[in-house]
This record gives sequence, C-alpha cells and structure tokens, in this order.
Amino acid sequence: MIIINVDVMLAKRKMSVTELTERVGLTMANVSLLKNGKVKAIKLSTLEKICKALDCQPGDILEYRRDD
Amino acid sequence: MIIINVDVMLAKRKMSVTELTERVGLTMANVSLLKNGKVKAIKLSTLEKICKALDCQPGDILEYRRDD
DNA sequence: CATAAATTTATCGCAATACAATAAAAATAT
DNA sequence: ATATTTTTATTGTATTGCGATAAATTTATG
Repeated sequence: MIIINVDVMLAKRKMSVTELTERVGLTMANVSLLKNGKVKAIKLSTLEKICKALDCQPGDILEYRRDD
Repeated sequence: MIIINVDVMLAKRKMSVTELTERVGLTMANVSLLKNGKVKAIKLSTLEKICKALDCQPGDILEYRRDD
C-alpha cells in the first residue's frame, strides 16, 4: 500500500495544518483528507504544491509498503 | 513541477515497458503515458502497482523540481 | 472545567482525470 | 525489409479530486 505521511515534514517545518492549508490553497477539509491518507489519487499539481510548501520531495511524503 | 521518471528504474531492473505493462495490468498505451509524464494525476493504486513491479519507492519515480 | 481554536469527518455536486479499448503512427530492433 | 516495441491519438465511461459547507471531534488554553 501507498502511505501518505505529511506529519513528519509538518513537524520538521514546525508547521500547522492550518498554515499548510493557507500555503497550498486547498480547503482545510481536503488537506486533512490528504494528510490522513484518505484519498485514492492525487493530482500532480497538488503534490507539487505540498512539496513546495514543505520544501521537500515526493519521497518524503509517499511510501510504498509491501503488505506481507 | 513534478516529474515522473520510470526509465531509470526500468533500466535498473532491465525491464521493458511491455513487461512492466504485464505486471502492472494497465494497457500499454496508458503505461506509456504515465512513463512519459503525460498524466496530471495518478491513482495511488496505480503508483503502488508500479512500485511493486519495479520493487522501488515512490521517491525513485517522482521528483519535485522547483522552476526557477 | 469551560470555552475557544484547530482538526477531522461527512455530504453533495461538478469538473477534471484516469483508464480501457482501439487504432494508427513512429521508433527500435533484428 | 520486416517484425517488434513504444508512443500518440481518440472516444467513452467510471472514478475521484476538490470546493463548499456544516457538524463532530480533538486539542489547546485561560
């Protein structure tokens, strides 16, 4: 499964979800859904905004975990 | 911008697009589109299949490049 | 505690987009 | 040359993102 984990980078940047929301320009509701891995797909434009806001790479946020 | 680059991992695994297509279960046409960064979004389920097929992480395929 | 602030969850609607199916064109290999 | 592989294009359908909004829940704070 693919895991979206924004929390680590948020902590690293000492940034709140509210601030991320402002920077990314999505609604708070959707940022929250994204943040908690409750989306089934993601627009690359959105991924880009997040990477930009958190100054990180997709790999810092996305993880593929084999299910055993 | 977000760049999708599957070529590096394909080369590393000595795998053809045809084989990737078989493993991933999409049509050849769509794998090609994905491979050449001509999609605007991606299903996490698809990303997962690719990572599984290539035995790699999303970060091996996706790159955020700041446009200067 | 009580209350405010932040975050998550839920619902509806629409637009955007993936992806299949298919065919044709182009590139590459043999 | 010819076969094989890969890319590009087109159309239709199903999926999904995301906004807008409101309610519920969690967390912070005086």
